[in-house]
Amino acid sequence: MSHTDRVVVLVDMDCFYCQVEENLNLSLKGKPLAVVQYNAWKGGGIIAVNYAARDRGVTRHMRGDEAKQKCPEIELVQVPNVRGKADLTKYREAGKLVANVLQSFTGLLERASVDEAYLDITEAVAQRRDSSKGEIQLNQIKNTHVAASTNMDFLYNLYSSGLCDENNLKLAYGAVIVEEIRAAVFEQTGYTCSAGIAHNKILAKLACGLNKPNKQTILTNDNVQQLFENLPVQKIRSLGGKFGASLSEDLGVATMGELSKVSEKELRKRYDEKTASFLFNIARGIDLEPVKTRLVSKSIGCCKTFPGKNALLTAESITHWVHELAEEISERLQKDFEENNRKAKQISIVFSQEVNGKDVSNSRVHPLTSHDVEKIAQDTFGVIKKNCMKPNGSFCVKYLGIHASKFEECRKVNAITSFFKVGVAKNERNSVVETKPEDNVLDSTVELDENSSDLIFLNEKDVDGNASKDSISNEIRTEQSDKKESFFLQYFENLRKSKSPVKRDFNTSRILEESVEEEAMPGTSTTEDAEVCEECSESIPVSEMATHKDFHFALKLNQEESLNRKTVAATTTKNKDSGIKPKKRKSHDMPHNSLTKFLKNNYADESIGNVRLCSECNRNIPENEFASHLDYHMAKRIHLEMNPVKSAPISEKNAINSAKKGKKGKTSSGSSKNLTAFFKPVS
DNA sequence: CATTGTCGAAAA
DNA sequence: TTTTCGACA
Repeated sequence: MSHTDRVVVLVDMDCFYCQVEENLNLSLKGKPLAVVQYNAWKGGGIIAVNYAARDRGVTRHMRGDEAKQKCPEIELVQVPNVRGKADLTKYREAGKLVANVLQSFTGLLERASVDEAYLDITEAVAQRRDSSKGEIQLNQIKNTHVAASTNMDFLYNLYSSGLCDENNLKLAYGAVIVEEIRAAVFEQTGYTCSAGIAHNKILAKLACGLNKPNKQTILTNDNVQQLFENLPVQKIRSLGGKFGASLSEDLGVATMGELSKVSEKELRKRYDEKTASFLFNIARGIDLEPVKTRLVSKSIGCCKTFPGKNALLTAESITHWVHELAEEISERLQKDFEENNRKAKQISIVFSQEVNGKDVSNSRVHPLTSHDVEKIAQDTFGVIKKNCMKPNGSFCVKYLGIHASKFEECRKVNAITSFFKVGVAKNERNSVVETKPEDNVLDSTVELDENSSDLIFLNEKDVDGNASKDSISNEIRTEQSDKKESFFLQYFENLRKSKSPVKRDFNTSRILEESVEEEAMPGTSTTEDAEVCEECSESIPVSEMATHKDFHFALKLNQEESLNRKTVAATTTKNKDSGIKPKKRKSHDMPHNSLTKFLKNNYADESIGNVRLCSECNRNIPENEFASHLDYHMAKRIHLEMNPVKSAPISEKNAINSAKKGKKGKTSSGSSKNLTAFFKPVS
């Protein structure tokens, strides 16, 4: 086990926010561009600058006005303002998109920020080495640089000099793979990125910054010393701030080369064990920190500053802004729950206030038991009031923040029930928590057919553009499928019309089921009138009866379909035509007789007017169709849950990896567990 | 008045 | 648990 065993990659999107804006408004491409938040004061604060603008001397930390001075033709795009504050949703969504592409190459991926991720591709490199025949050619690393060397020398030393270094060979294969990764990112998202390839995270990060944009850089171990000779210590991650500065000062070292000459003893004298060994190692290019598997953030927060005369002085202004923040965090937590099947158990309320001329900042934690905006807002205000209100009832708050953390995975509920009751399916790709045994237990309302590979929503070319190799062909699509699709369409139509949000139990997330049961109990019914359902004899509120009937309808469809599928499976290989009805469709009163057609009709043409980028499939969707489009993705997830497939929809590479690792994870009856197993750390 | 808004990690 | 630091758009 050596510190050079791993192949670690850092992928960093080029001026990410600018790219996001350019891709949303193609007329911006090629022009100098900066993204600013707010613009009332001196043209707003610049938070991203594209390379055309950098060439003209525009930098971050400038105000919009200064940028205009430097470069009059610069385009300044504003971060959207929602609820009175900058809203970064767009960029988070774009970041997710990228992360999902990266994840298709390895589950051993650690998202470091909205636009950066570390990948450990040691496994993939080993496989590529095994399967590759000849030598790596120059044209396989066209967009690659080698730090402190050249591609020619690098390959020459690998193959022609008799000096072939095992470690460098691994990095070379790493670079070949990263070329592919970056190409995939561009192909699937339209964004360019840069990358660093090295044996550890710190060096990968460093390497990445050496050649930008849209380039990648190998930093071999034997080029570290040369690179470090004149490298300011501040360039090393975690040494860019106060500590790095004090270190430079205290040890009298400006470069990493100088740091490497400081004795271990000297370091231990000045710093604690951990810090000393970190410094000693990194000065030699050694960093043992592993790449962790984390695709989703550990906390979700929002905040706003109120500088100078904007300070909040009254209870009214405080409650106003607390409300705005509570709304945002509630919305984001709810979305996160739907995507990741988890709920935060704690919020921390951060605030700073002016106390006799000085800004003092504090934070307090508070249990989080609901996504309800009012509840969050009231709790938060309570904390602020308690800590910030002066005797005369006034305030002087200059900063407010709410951050949710301590996420816990929610119990999984029966798939079809959860669809109708919660309307949510867990997105397993974003799971980070090891699945508990109970999570895999599905209530047996519907018998799940393990052999099911019928992906109703995944035809030969599904909306994601992925070939769904396991899907049955169109010929054997059943009428049932068509009915079901129509049903889903209708269901979502109804769902949108009846805006009434479903009640959910916050802790179990299966509320609907329980709340319906509760409402069915005599004496506990709400003020609303109820009717007895003919199918199940339960008492159902009138307003929910239509949905409830849909539930029974879908239940039947699913059962019938399950049976049909078995017939199909038994007969298709011999005679495709036997066993099921031809796919002749009756369109009767339904507006569209298949979801595919529906989507084609609605989304195939070029979009006009306002569009939104769908983070799931990276398509520009007309704004007014967006809700419907999201419903489609939800339906697909739900369908996949109801009809688990054996092969997970991820790259073959991962499937092979997983198979190689063997053992547990293969016994699951559903796709969920398999997917979870794929993305566990190698340990 | 003034970068701002988010994240993660670790010290205190 | 609270505060501080470092990072990045």
